[in-house]
Amino acid sequence: MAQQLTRNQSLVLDALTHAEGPLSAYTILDKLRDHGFRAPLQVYRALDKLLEFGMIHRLESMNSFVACSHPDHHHHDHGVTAFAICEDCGQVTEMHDAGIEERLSVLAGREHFKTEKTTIEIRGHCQNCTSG
Amino acid sequence: MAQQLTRNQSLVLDALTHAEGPLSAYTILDKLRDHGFRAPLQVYRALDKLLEFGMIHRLESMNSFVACSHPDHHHHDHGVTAFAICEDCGQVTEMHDAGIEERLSVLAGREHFKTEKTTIEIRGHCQNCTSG
DNA sequence: ATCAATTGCGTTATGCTATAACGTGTGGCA
DNA sequence: TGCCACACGTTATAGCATAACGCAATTGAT
Repeated sequence: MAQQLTRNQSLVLDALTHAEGPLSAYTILDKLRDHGFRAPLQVYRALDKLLEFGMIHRLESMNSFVACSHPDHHHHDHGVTAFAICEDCGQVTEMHDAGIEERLSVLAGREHFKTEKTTIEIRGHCQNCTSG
Repeated sequence: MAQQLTRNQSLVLDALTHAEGPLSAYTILDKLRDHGFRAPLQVYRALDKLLEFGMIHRLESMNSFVACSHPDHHHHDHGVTAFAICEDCGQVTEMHDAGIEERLSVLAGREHFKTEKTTIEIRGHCQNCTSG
C-alpha cells in the first residue's frame, strides 16, 4: 500500500520529515546539494508527487512545505486540514475538525460551489512563544 | 470615518474594484502604467496600506488581491473571511460564517494558540462553470 | 516660524518562487 | 523491436516580492 518513492522523492520527503518546521523549495534544494541536486525543478517535481500522494502539505501563506503529521494514513484519507503556524518559532500544528468541514460544506453549498481543495491557515503564536 | 487615500492607493483600489476578479501586483502595475506607475514597489506599498485599512484582501493561494466586497464597513469589522475561488472563471466569492469562527476558535484554544490572522480559501468551480 | 519626525513617493537593484522547453535514459509490454 | 510512460537533468525564463537609497510633503510640537 505504501507508495514506492523514487530517490529524489525520498530525499525531499526526508528533508521535510527531519526539518523543525516548514521548508521552502529552495531551502530544500540547498539541503540536498550534497546529494546531487542542482536545479529547482528537481525539488518541485518531487514536491508535486509527494503532494499528490498526500505525504506532504503546502502552506500557501508562506510558500513552503511540511511533511504530513499523519504518516500512517496517507492518500488524503483525512479531510480538510487546518494549520496553526507560529510566526515566532515557525512551528506548524496540523488540525482536523469535522465541525469545520460541515460548516464549509454548508457555505459552499449555499453558493452552489463545487469544492476541490480547501486551505485553512491560522497565523499567530503557539503556546511556547506566548507563555514566555 | 472613511480612510483618506493617497493618489496611488486610490488608483490601486480602483483597479481592483473595477476588475472582474483578483489581480496580481504586476497585473495592477501594468494597468496603471498610463497613470505613471513604473515600479512594483509603488503597487506593493499601496496594497500594504489597503490591506491594513481592510479595504482589500490578499488571496494567498494565488498571490493576488481582491477588493473587499463589503466596502461599507471597512476596518476589519467583519471577522474571519472565507473565499470561494473558481478555477475556471476566476470569480471570487467572499463568505462569512459565525459557526466557522467558533470552531476555529475552539481548535486554536485547544492548542493554546493565539490567533492573529486566519486564511480560508476554497478552490473549486462556481455555479456558472459547473452547470455549463 | 522652525525644526524634527513621519509618511509617501520614485528609482535601481536584487532576491525568492515557480515553470517552460528541451533532451536523455530506463523499464514495461504488445 | 518498437512504442509508451515516466523520472530525470539542464538551461533559460517568467512571475512575485523586498532591500536600500534619497527626495518631497505633511504634521505638529516648541
